[in-house]
Amino acid sequence: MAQQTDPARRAPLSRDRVLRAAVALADGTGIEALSMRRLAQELGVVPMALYKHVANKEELLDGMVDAVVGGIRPPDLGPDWRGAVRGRILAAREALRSHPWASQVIRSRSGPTPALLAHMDAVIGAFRTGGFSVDLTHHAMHALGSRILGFTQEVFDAPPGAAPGAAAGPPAAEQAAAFRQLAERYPHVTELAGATAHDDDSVVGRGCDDQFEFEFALDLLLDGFERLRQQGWTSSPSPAGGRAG
Amino acid sequence: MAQQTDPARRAPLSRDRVLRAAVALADGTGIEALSMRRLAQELGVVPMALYKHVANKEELLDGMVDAVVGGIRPPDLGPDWRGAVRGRILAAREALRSHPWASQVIRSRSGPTPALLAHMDAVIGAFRTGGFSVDLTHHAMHALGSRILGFTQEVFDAPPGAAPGAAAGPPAAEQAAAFRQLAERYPHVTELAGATAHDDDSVVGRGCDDQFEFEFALDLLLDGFERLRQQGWTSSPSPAGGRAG
DNA sequence: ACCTGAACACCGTTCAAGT
DNA sequence: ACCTGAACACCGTTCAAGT
Repeated sequence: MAQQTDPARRAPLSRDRVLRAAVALADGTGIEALSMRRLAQELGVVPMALYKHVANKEELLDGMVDAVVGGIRPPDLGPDWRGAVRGRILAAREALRSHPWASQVIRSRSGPTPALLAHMDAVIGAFRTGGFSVDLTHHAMHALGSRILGFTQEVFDAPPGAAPGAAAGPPAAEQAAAFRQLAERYPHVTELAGATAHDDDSVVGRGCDDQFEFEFALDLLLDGFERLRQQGWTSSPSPAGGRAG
Repeated sequence: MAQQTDPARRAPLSRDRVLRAAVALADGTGIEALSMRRLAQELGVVPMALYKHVANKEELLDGMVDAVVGGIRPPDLGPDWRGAVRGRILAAREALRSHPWASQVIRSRSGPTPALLAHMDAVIGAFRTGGFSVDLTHHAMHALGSRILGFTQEVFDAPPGAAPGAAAGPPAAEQAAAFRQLAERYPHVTELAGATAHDDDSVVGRGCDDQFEFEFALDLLLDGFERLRQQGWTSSPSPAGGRAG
């Protein structure tokens, strides 16, 4: 009947088809379940067949990153640097939104892919066109860090659940006791968590609006950059003087 | 002669000894070379012996994080919130300085260790004592993200070397051609890299002062927080109104 | 010349057999 | 009761044998 459900199954393997399948597999089952063997199986192919299209797993990951980052679609951008930088960064965030593995994989790469260089070039260009010196642009780019791609590094990747020692699903009574001890030992953490998580059943959080937090910090940085630009800020104490150290 | 070089070799295994050896191994050979089997070998012990002291590799990593984060030694801190927050964060940076694997491992944990909770509690406490509302403190903590522990997420972990496609050590002529193409396609990236890396032989960088960049961004954020505190900023439009969404 | 199965050198962890 | 070797179910990649 639905024999044609996967029309690509019998199509000859190509680098593009390998990359697409890898992205889909990582999206569906998580990056830690992406193995060369598993990917080959998914494609109905012997593991070694993949090595005709990617040199090794590293190159596969590079290709996946390039595919996702290449999907950044910046909106029509006005002339002001702030809107241009902001728009590109939020577009990057949007492109990476449905690929939760992407940030982790990008980080683990040793160098930029072409699509990544293109994105960074565009953001740097927006700063420069907006009147930023090379010096200030450089430090601004560092200050943004991974935020340039629309993601930030929280302390943990996963939402904090129970304490690390505790196994999953402790009895309710024990949980209450653990909470009381937590509140006693870490009163400020508890206060913060209590104020933000009351919509949620989790002990230590969620109920945070990631998008709000992202834009909050981004705008704080952009405001800071603008202020320094207006001041003609330079990292060297005087225009002619060299940097100490 | 120097039979006593490693006096602990014959000492009975303990959780502490396991953790200490794991930290040393990760420091010396990199986190990717840390395996249960390798660690056991290092301790002169059969792999399964480790499982008497840690439940599994996850718990081993939790223990390593706690050991390193527990080593944060904040300086004597003045009463002002800015100095207190800044001092604690830079102390965290110092503690993690000689453990390059730590940031990556912390990130991969699913929840906080006790030492980590203690550190965060202290930083939150500094904000609150300094007159920050729970609301503003919450957003400030998110804005700091992993910076609270003294590290930031650059786009890549490793220093950018050659382009990802290129193998290690291409001939000089080919390298020059690749550079010309890079400069043509990514002019702004090239300009930035050229301005900062002239002390270095690398094409795309280094010559950046990590500590300077860290403090630059940190101070930009702390300045922003202070400004919002003075304004009595709230994420809700009015004190009585609820948040939209 | 191309393709591919078996093999290699690893993993983390289970489990049953030995003391 | 404790300890531990062999085994299991995986990896990424090499390599030689088959077509």
